[in-house]
Amino acid sequence: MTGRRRQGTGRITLDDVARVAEVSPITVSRALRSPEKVSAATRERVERAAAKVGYVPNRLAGALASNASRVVGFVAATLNNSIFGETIQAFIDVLDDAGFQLLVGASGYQAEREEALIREFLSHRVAGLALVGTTHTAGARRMLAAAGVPVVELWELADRPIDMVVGFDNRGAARAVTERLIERGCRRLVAAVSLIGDERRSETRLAGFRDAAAETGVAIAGEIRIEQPLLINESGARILDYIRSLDGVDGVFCTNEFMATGTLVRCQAAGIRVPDDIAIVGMGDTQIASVVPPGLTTIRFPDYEIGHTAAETLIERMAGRDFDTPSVRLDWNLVLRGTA
Amino acid sequence: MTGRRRQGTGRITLDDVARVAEVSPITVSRALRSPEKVSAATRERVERAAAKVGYVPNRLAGALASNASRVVGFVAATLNNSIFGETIQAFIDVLDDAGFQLLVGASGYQAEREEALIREFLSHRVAGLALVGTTHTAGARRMLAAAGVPVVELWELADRPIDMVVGFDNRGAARAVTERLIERGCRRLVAAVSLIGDERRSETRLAGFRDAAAETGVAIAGEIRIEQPLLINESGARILDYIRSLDGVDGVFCTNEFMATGTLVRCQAAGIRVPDDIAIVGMGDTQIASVVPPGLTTIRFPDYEIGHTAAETLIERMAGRDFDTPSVRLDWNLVLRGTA
DNA sequence: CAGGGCCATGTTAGCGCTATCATTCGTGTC
DNA sequence: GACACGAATGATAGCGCTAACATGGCCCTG
Repeated sequence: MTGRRRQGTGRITLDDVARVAEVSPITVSRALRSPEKVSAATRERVERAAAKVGYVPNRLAGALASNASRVVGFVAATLNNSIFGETIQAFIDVLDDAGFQLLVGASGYQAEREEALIREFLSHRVAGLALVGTTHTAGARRMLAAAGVPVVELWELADRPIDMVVGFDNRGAARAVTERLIERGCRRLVAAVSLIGDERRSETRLAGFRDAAAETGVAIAGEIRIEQPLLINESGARILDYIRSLDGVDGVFCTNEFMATGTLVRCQAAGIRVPDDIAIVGMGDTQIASVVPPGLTTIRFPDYEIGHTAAETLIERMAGRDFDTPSVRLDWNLVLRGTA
Repeated sequence: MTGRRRQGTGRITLDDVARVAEVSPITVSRALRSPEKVSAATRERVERAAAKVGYVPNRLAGALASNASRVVGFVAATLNNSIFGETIQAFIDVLDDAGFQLLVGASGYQAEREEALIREFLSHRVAGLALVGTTHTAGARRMLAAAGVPVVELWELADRPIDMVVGFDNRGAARAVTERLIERGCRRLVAAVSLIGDERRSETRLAGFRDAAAETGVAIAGEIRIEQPLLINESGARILDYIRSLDGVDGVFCTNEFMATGTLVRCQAAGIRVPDDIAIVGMGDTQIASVVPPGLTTIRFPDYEIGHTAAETLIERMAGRDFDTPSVRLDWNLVLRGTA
């Protein structure tokens, strides 16, 4: 007990501010966190002192002591996708206003990586978590249950949500856009289904496509799965090849807008008239769908709204409120353009 | 000192693991963080105990005690932009592999908000920071200098970087793509410059456009500034209106690919032949630029590479290494397609 | 003017982890 | 067999903050 004891980090702490303001450290803490608890004079003294010494609070210490962090985790599938970009932007907009910071991870559509990220986020003692999708490992569910952290799942609906869900009816939307093909006279349909990692949304959408066909008795000429990621042109080329290998296809449903746009572009390049020879519909409505003539008929997702609502819901839950309906179902829109 | 003292969070701690493994807490800490410091038998006992009780380390406490976090901050301008999406994805890929977590914020192109985010990130004691752009407030620079945290700036070059920069020559790239217009015979040029918040990259690009015109003696018919964000079609409509208000414009340079694509689409809709009547070039090469016929002649940014290199550079610096050249200049590419 | 209540501030003891010594024990050396 | 030495483990004291209780002064009531 003689040697040099541990030394501080050299940064300015609450105690330094307290010394300058000539009050106790806890008063500084109160003046900064809940100003209404100290007198106006004290508050001003503290604020001046903090500014003078350039105090930057240590939120790690604060969170440790109070067992309450102002950080939320967001597990995305990927960040280089414009649709998720809208969602995460909306999410961050709302959280930022409420004074939360965002820890972000990308699972690459792999449930195992999602689990690792969740573990990591929990060890950072996040106050809440947002997960894209409803496909999770058993281990992830167990950890989340044990931690008791508010969780919101995004982009889908769930029969048995972990905690809360904010999404839309992917199956119903797929069905609606397929019905559009059928209404305009298509009788031999093809579905192009994107395939990537453990993602299951495209299967849900495929089910909606099949619903529409079954309900109307229209023939499904074939279904093709396209491993992602792929460039728009490449997806389109594969799909067009597939269509040509079949007989008399007159309508194509794609589970995302990139495959749909690719198909459109390749058809045009090959002299196939869209929608007269082949009609095309997709799902998803970023600007690319509207820009390529004659414009893609597709589903507009409530992408921004998902992020916005999810953040609001999570904030409510983190504030301790409970919900009767932990599931929010948002609306999609059918956007009619030239391809169907 | 009689009443109920403060109680723990109820979660499982190092001490719980230590009790089960029948070793001291510090041994558990060592077994988990630096396994080579304990005997194989102990390590296994500890690992088994940790798994058995479902231990999730508290990184806040760890970071506080060691004054070293494994979290990095990333201040983007916006997250709903496909180009930044690539950069951030690359950044996170590399950092994740190195065991870092990412705290993300969006400045909305406002330097003041960037400063607030930096302050927030510093209070979370990030081990490093990435900032998009080189436009920062004086206050932000002061804080960063005081904190002594490794910082990497992205997407531009800087004469006097805060710490490190990874970017490319925006001015040179703009000049090159403008020269393409001139080479193919354009003699009356228009520049469309995007305008958003405190962002300065488009001004740098405009300077490159002027360089090319001055160097070759070609006339600049006019320059128009377009407040962002705007839909592709709307930008295009404004630019086309502007062009028509001038005489004999035969070449258009846009500081981003969205304005360029919009101009292309509107020209086609108006029966103006591209590139025969008017040639168009943009900057930025996401898929949208390649999909709309006849394809946009543009600059491909090293977007993924910026994120990748920035992360690697930051990791090196956080590990304590110094650099002779804290500035990394990456290459852009001129992509020739149909519009010029 | 005694007593109660409230507001502002202070004291003390952690939150869960790790830095920094301190100790123990086995091994090799002469 | 005494000693040096390194490997493995432990004891102690914080990191910077806040929860929980304690205190002191002021105002109001009757």
